Amino acid sequence: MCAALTQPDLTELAGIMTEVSYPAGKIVFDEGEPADALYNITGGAAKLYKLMPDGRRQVTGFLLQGDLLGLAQNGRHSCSAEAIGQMRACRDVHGRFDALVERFPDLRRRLHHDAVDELVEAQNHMLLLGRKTAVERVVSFLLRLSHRQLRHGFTAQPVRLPMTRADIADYLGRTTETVSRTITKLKTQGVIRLRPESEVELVDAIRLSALAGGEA
Amino acid sequence: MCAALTQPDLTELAGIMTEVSYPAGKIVFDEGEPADALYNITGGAAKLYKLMPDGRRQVTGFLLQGDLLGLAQNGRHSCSAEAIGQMRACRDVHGRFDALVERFPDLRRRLHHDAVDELVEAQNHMLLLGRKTAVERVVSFLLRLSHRQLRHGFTAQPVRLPMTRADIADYLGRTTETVSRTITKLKTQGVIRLRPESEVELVDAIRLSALAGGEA
DNA sequence: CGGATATTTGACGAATCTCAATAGGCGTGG
DNA sequence: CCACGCCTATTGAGATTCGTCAAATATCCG
Repeated sequence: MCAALTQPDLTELAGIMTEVSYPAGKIVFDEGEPADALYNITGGAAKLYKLMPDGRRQVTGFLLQGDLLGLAQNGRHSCSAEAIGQMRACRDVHGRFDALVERFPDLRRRLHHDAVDELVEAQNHMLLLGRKTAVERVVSFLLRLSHRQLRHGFTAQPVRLPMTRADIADYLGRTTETVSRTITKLKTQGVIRLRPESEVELVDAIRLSALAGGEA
Repeated sequence: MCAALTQPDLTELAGIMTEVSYPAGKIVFDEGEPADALYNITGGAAKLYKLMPDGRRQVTGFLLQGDLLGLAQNGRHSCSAEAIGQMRACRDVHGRFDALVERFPDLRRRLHHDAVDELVEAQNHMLLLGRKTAVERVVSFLLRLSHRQLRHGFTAQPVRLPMTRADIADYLGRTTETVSRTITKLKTQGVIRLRPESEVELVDAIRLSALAGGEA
């Protein structure tokens, strides 16, 4: 987050942020709660999701190291957030952040830029959820994670999957069974390979690109 | 858009914006094009959508009077935009807008606020696309349009549908046939009524709320 | 009034979901 | 170090929703 700020700003920011840690499965906040803090993930991962009254769930995104958590509208969280694996983050203390944004316009620029990025991602995901087949969904997901690893300075291979099949299924809008069957099919076709510790090897990137329905 | 600005800003803005008009079906811009302008819709409507190479389409949103059109990432449009009905808009002339944003921080605030609103809408729509049944999708859609009419200062009833069934279907992630059948079913159950000029009457708001899967 | 377009309806098939059972991983304690 | 138990993942069989293809209406506009 601090990349958008200059030195004196950073000093002030340091006094406002606190290092926090959440165990796997810990709920960071729930949809509808007042949004009184902003988090900058420094380790582990988290998922954002929405629930229906009967329990159906849609995961709207996964957040990895470096992502901002806590973007809100009208001071209320629009999604719930839960830690995946051990999650660490920088958190600002109650209520201070708004004031800081007022003082440092560059911070607003950063927040705006991030919001637009998230929006573009959301649009791509709407295309996936509304129009793609099960195979296209799973392959698109793997390719996106691979690209994301690259952007964050890691290798494109192997793709790490810190989340469960149920999380993936609720992200892709299919059931865990369908996701599992689809992964098996891709494995059988030889375009991916499963490795220990929930890692996936992308064997045939070209064929995968085609299987994704022509995109990322 | 001008609500966020003070008087001297407005004067400068007036010199930069031009009134433009598009006939129904006219493509305002395509995904991937350089984003060199920002539009403020003053009449008619538009749809945003993404296409897959084989022609499958996902409508990511409908824009009505007062909405901003042209939010972009890295200077490229992330969706295509097409006019629905006769569309009018205020458009800034090439390249000037960025400079204006730099000069007037309040404008960035407005853009950021709008982006966050769109993001929240996108999250709700992901839940719809990923987890709702055909009936829930259609009813949610009608209720959202009704609320939107209220927010924009119109009556909640009857709901106006300026877009085609194909547009609705591509927005809801189902086929036109499924949308049509679903509407017929709702009509038969007596919870909605179709009127001339693509207007829909919401007869039983309480039952509709339940049919939407418990939400807006 | 008439052609074109949009919408509705019907019959059938396919993709996916549901329910149920089996297999695999991983951590803990003996 | 290995066995047990729990949780996750995989696999199977049948049910269901929705999509596809095709045809019949309805609606819009000139």
